Amino acid sequence: MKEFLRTKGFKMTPQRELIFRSFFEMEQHVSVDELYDKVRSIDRSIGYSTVWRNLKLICRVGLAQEVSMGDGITRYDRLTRVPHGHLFCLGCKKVIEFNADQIVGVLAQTAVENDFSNKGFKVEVQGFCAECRAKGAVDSFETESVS
Amino acid sequence: MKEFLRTKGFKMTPQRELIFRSFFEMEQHVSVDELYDKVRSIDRSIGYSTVWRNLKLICRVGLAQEVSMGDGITRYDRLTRVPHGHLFCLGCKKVIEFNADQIVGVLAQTAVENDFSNKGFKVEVQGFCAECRAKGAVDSFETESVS
DNA sequence: AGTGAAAATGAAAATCGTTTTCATTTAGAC
DNA sequence: GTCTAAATGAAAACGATTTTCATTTTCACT
Repeated sequence: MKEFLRTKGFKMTPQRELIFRSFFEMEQHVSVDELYDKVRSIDRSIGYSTVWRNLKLICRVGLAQEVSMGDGITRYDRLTRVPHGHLFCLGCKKVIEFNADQIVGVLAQTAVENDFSNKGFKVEVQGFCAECRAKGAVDSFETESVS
Repeated sequence: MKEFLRTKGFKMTPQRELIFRSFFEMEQHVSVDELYDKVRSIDRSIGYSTVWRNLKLICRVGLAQEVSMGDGITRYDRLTRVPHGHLFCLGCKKVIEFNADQIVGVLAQTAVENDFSNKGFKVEVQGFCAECRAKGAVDSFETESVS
């Protein structure tokens, strides 16, 4: 990883190493706060902005992408595994990943047809998971009034 | 529209009528600011929060959805036409819509497989449009340093 | 038409995640 | 070892979104 970053003009530091390692060890779709908490539990001296900047860096070098599901929080989605989409539960905010191989093919074709270079994609389905439907979260959501 | 809202427990007002009408007359993917400016050009007395609240209402009743492409601005995507995805140019921020019938089929199937109710979807491809590639925007983007 | 309860409005302030600033420290190329 | 650019941490700035609150308006029901 140090060498990987070096070729892109970035340096390695103890903080960066911890942040990167923690990010790739954590569950998918962490927020800045979540990663900050995790990193803080290991090294209390690391600043919030350092965590934030390193998440941006991880995206910059192509290892993750920012995703926003609708609550105002930016999450970071690792791109180191198979192409995937997200099922986002409007009730409990849980995210389920699904394989997107088939869709990726369609999108690649679409990009070509529109003379667009394809640098990445996001596919999200919003709905309610089985548990939330069982709890009746659907109804409370739909009849909720505007603030 | 007045009757449609009434059945959902909302009232019609002159401001709301103007905001709704303007929204559906404008181009796709307007921001709060853009709609506010438009509405303001017709009625200077309408407040920002009224515009904001009514955009939320339009989403609430299922006529639009919020989308965020990566710049920090929430845009409102009408759902009154055919299902579509977005090609988002990382250079000029332009959005091109494409038909998503094929993908919708896949997503519906995916939702069923995961015991998920399907309330909506978002499909976005990030890349560079032909013009931005011609201008070399791709390179300047990729070599841009982290702040 | 009149009345009352609930909803809507407008202005201003609050909120809160994100981003920048700046002084200082550190990495790593030479 | 030295030097320069990059990285860090704390704090402040930023800015879009959301809420508050006093007032006005809609509309269901007399």
